[in-house]
Amino acid sequence: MQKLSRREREKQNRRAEILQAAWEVFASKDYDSATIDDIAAAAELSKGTLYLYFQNKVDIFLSTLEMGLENISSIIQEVVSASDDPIVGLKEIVKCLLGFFEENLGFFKILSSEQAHFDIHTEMMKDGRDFKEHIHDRMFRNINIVANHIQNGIEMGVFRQVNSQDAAISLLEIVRGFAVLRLFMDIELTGKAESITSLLLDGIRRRD
Amino acid sequence: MQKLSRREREKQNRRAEILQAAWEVFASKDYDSATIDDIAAAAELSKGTLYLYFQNKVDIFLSTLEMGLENISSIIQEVVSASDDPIVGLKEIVKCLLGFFEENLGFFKILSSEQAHFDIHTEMMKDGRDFKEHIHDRMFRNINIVANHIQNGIEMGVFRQVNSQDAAISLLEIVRGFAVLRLFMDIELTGKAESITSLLLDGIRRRD
Amino acid sequence: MQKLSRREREKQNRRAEILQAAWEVFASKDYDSATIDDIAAAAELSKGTLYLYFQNKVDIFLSTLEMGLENISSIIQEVVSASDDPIVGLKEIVKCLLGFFEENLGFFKILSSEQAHFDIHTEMMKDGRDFKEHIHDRMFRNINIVANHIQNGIEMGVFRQVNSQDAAISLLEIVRGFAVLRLFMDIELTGKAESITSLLLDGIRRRD
Amino acid sequence: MQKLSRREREKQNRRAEILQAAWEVFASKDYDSATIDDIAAAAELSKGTLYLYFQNKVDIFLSTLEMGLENISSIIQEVVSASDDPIVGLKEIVKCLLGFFEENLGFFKILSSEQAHFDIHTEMMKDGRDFKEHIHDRMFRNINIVANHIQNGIEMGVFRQVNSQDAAISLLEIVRGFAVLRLFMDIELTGKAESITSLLLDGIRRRD
DNA sequence: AATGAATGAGTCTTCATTCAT
DNA sequence: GATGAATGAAGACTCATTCAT
Repeated sequence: MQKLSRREREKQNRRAEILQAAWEVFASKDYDSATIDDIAAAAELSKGTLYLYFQNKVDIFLSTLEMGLENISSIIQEVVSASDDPIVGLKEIVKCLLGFFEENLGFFKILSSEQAHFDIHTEMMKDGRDFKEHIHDRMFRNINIVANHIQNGIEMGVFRQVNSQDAAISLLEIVRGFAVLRLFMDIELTGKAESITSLLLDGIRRRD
Repeated sequence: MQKLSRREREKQNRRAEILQAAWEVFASKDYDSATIDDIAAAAELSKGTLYLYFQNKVDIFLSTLEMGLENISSIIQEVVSASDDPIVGLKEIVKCLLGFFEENLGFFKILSSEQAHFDIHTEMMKDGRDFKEHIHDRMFRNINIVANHIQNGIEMGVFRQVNSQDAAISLLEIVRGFAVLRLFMDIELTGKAESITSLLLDGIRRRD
Repeated sequence: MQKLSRREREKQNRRAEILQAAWEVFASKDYDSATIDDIAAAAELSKGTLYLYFQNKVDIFLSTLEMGLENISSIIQEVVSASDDPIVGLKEIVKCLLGFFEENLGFFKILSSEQAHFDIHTEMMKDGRDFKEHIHDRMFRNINIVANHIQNGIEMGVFRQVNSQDAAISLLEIVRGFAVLRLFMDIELTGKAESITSLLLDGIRRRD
Repeated sequence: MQKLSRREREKQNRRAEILQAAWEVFASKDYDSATIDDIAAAAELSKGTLYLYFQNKVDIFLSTLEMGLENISSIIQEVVSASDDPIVGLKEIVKCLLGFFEENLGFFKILSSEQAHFDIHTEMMKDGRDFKEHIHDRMFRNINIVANHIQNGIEMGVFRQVNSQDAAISLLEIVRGFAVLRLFMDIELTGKAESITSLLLDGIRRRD
C-alpha cells in the first residue's frame, strides 16, 4: 500500500506538471490554436504520454481551468481571512484580483473567452456533465467567498442591506472587465483599484 | 446610374443577409466550431458565394461582431437621448442592456468569448490592423456613450465626481457578467436591473 | 452574306484580342496559376464572354500556344527566304530565334514547360485529339523549315550529308536550352549566337 | 546510439520510399494534376504521414527533382570516369543519357516541364531560396561534369578550342530535345546516338 | 452579344487520437 | 510507463464553368 501510494503520488505530480505546461501554453494561445504537441513540448513529454494522464484535449483544458479557478479561490480566501475590517478587506480583494490578473493575463484571457462556451467544451467529454457542474462549482465558490465577506460586513452594520451575491458578482465582473481592457489599452491595472473600490462602496450618486 | 445603384444596393443586402446568417451560427457555436459550410447553409447560399462578399472566415466573423456592437450602440444611444433625468437614464440603460442581452444571448456569447482574442483574429486578415482599431473604436464608442451620460449627470450635480469612463466600464461589465451567469443559472436577467442600478448608484457602504 | 462576313471578321478580331491577353497572362504565370479571371481582366472583358469565343481554359491555352508557334514559324520562314547563303542563313536563324526568345521569355517559358504535357492538356478537350495533332503539326512545321534550309545547303554542297531533320531539331533545342538558362543565369542570349553557330557548323572535334 | 541510428536510418528509408512513389506519380501527371492523395496512395501511406517527412507538396516535388538530377549526375560521372578517350567518352555520354531518358521518360517529362517554373515553385517554400540554389547547383553540376570532360579533350588536343560549357549545354539540350520528341513520335531514342554524336563532333559544314 | 453572380467539386493541410514497440 | 509514427477526418479556400438578365 505504501508503494501504491507512492505511485499515486508520482502520478499526481506528473499530472500537475502537465497542467503547469498546459497553463503556459493556453496562456499564449487560443484553445484551438494550442495543440497537443505544444503542450507535450512544454511538458517535455511525448504526445502519447499526455493521454495516460488525461482523457483528451478538453480534459486537459478544463483541468487547467479548474486549477486556475482554484488559484483564484485561494487568493481571495486568504485575503478575506486576513482582514477584520470589511471595508479594508474589500479594498484588498480588488487589489489582489487586479494583481493576479495583471500577472496572469494569459490565463485570464482563457477564462474570459471560454467561460461562455463551457457547455460546448464540456459536452465533448464522456463524463462532461459532471465536469461542467464541477467547473461551475468552482466559479460559484469564488463568488461566494466574496459574497460571504460582504454578508459579514452587512451583519456587522458596515454595509447596507444589498444582495450580497449580486454585489460579489459585480465586483468580480468589474475587475474582469478592466483586465480585458488591459489587453487593448495601456492602462495600469493596479492603479484602478482605488477607483473601483470607491464605486463599489459609494456608487455614483451624489450625497449632499 | 440608377442601375448601378440597384446593383450596389443588392450587394449590400446580400452582405447583410450573410451577416444575419453568420450571427445565428456564431450565436450557437464557437468561432472555431462554426464552419463556413454552416454559415453558407444558414444563408442558403453556396460556400463559394460567401467569398464573393467577404475575404475569409475572420472577415465574416469580425463583420458580424461589428454589426452587433453597432446594434448595442444604437440601443444605448437611443435610451440616453430619450432621458432627461440622469438617474432615470441610468436605470433605463441597465434595463435595456439586460433586455438586449436576454434577447441576444447568442451574440453576447460571441462578444464575451472572443473579446480577449481580437488580436489573434485581426492578425489573420490582410488589413487586420485597420479592422482591429475599427472594432476597438466600436467598443469604446459604447463605453463613451455611457460615460458621457454619466459626465452629464456629474455636471448637473446629480452624480458625484467619479471617473465617468471607469464608471461606464463598470456598468457595462456588470451587465455582461450577469448575462454570462444567465447562461448557467436560471435567473431572470431583467429582474436584476433594480439590484444592479442600486449598487451603481449607492454602492454597498452603509450611510446612516 | 456581307453582313455575316463582317460579323465573322469581328468575331475573329475579338478572338485575337483575347489570345493576345492570354499570351501576356501565360507569359507571367503557370498554366494552373493563371486564372480565367486573370485573362478576362487582361482582355478587359468579362469572364463569361471568354466562353463565347473558346470552349474552355484548355482551349484558350492551346490556342495561345498555337499562335506562338505560328509566330516562330513566320520568323524562321522569313529569315530562310531572305538568305541565299546556307551558312549565313543558319547564323541568321540562330540569331533571330535567340532574339525572339529574349523578347518573349514569358511565352517561351510556357512552350518549354507544357511541351511535355500536351497529351494531358489536349485530353481535356472534347475534340482534343484533333488539337493535339494540330499543335504537333505546328511544331514539326518549325522543325521542317529549318530542316529544309539545311537540306538545301546539303544539296548545294555547302553542308555535309547529315540527317537534316536531326540537325534542325538540335539547332532548335540548343537555342531553347540557352533560353532556359537565361531564366536563371544572367547571360546575354544574343551573345551566344556566335558560339552556338560555330558548334553547329564545325562541331568540337579538332581538325588539324 | 545504435538505436538512434536505426531510427534515423528508418526515417531515411521511409523518405526514400515516398520519393520513389512521388517519382512515379509525377512521371504520369502534371505537378498540379498530381495530388497528395495520389502520392500517398502510391506510397501506400496515409496523407498525413507524408507531412511527417516533407513540409508540403512543393517540398516533395523539389525533392523528387533533386533525386532525379542526382541520378543523372551519377550516370554521367560514371561514364566520364570510365573513359580515357574523349571522343569515345562523348559518344558514351550521349548514349547513356538517351538510355536513361528512354527508361525514365516520366521523370524527364517533369524535368522538362518544370525547369522553367522553378522560381515559382521554390518561392512556395519557407526556405525556398536555399532550395532554388540547391536545385540550380544540381543542374550546373551535370553541365559541369560534361564541360570538364570536354575541357579535358581540349587540353589533350583532341577537341578544338570551343567554350566547353556552351558545348556541354548544347549536348544536354539536344539529348533532352530528342527525348521530348520521343513523347510524340515513335522514334527509337538510342538509335539517335550516332547522329547526335556525329553532329556534335563534326558539325554540319562540309569539309573537302 | 455581354455580363458577373452563383455554384460546388476539388485540394492542401492540420491535428487529436491510437497503438505497436 | 513512455514513445512517436501513423492515421484520416475535417475544414478553409479556389476557380472553372454556367446561366439568368
